[in-house]
Amino acid sequence: MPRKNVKVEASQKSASKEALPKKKLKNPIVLQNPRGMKDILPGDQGYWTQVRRVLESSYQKYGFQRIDIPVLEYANLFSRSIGEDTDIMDKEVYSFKTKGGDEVALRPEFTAGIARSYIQHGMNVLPKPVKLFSIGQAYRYDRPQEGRYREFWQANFDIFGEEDSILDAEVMQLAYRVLGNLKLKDIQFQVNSIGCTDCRKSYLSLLVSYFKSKNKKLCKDCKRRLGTNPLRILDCKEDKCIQVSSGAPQTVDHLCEDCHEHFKSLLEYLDELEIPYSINPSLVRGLDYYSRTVFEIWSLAEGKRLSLGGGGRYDKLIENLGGEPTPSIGFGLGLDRIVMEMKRTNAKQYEAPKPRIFLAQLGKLAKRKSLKLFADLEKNGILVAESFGRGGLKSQLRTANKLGVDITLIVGQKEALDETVIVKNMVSGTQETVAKEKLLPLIKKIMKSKLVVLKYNNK
RNA sequence: GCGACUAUAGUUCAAUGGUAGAACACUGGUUUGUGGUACCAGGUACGAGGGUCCGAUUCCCUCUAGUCGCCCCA
Repeated sequence: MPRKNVKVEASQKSASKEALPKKKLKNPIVLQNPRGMKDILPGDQGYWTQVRRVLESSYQKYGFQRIDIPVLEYANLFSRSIGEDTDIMDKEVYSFKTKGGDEVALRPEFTAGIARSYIQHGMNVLPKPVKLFSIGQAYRYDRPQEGRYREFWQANFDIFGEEDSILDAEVMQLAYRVLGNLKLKDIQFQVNSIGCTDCRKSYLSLLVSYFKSKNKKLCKDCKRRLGTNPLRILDCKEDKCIQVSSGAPQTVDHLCEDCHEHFKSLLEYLDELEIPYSINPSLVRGLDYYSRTVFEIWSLAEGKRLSLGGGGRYDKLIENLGGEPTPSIGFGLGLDRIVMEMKRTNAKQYEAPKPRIFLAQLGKLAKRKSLKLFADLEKNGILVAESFGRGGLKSQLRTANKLGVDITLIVGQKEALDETVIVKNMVSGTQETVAKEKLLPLIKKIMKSKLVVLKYNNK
């Protein structure tokens, strides 16, 4: 969608109407969002509320507790956990120095911060597993596109303290349920196991010697990766690298006995749960802290492939950050993309309750009394729409009509003096004058009846 | 970080080297205190800066933002 720059000159309003030479401001306010940042406008909130509601009920049903952590962390928390030689750390992290000289960064994902909090607050003493849910913004300095923003929303689930692969399956089932409850279809999991640190050692040496033998066919990034992070070559999207990778030894074939068993049982759980998945040997993910299970959640609707989320097991992360050994697993969901998919498929939105009554007022005295009447109705749980700022009855009724209310209450000068209210049926157009004390029972009675269906102005 | 395209009212779109129109939306009116339709009226825009030109929204450059592809991922 096209955007525009709008500059507001502070002096503009006071400037006379005579043609003045345009003043150039030194520091004009640019009414435009910074790159990759977007507003979630009221018109879209129905989708977002729906997502939040589904998440809210899901995390509770699966025994998670909510945690909120800061958007800002010390930068080395991320470099230590995510890995120095990853794209995220390389070019996507928003980091800067504070006035006090601290190196800080906006979180590019949640798990690092949550792991920090877990250790810092001694959650290791809690009964295991510790299940934590979080939702909020994360930041990556990247080229924006639809569904990819520099500020984006994630929901994050982490489970600490259990090694069993049933937790891996549980977490995937949870993700699948959430997306299912949001009515998203064509969801498929991509699954892989990259092994533990032990079996990865021998695998890596195999992999390196393989890639060294094909060194000349790799792209320049991958030649570098060969020395720094050979696993990531498998993830490269360059045609020639894909070709080389296709003949490379696969992690799945070189897992140690424990890891093999772990992966095998995970797949059995997934089969049992009838969760659609596909084993993807080239899936290694962009964060170094993963071990064993890694997965991504793809939407395959309309032949397109869109990643809605991903996660995996990070058995060594807590230990690496200074905690006690704590096998863990987690995943994140990209909410912007989920909303995008919901819009595309016309998925259900949350609908706020709509008022069925409009309160119109005419004249000073009535206006004064109307606000009180509004409060009396609101106290009784009756939702009332109004446009108190307007004087004309015509425009108020027009508004009432647009809102599609069933009843309009009219209080004019006469009614205000008589302590009465006109109750106008917006469907039939008929109206009657009611004494104030009889108003509430009458409205309650009307609210209970579901007869009002046929709208007068139903197009 | 690399490449391509785009940028006009709140929205969706026009036109034009001599400063811009429509539709929808919005506000008000078509007699005094009554909404669906109709009619009338009104306001708001050339993303920013620089250059070429007598003159640029229109041509050129830079910047900014958006969209798409790559990279990466959410």
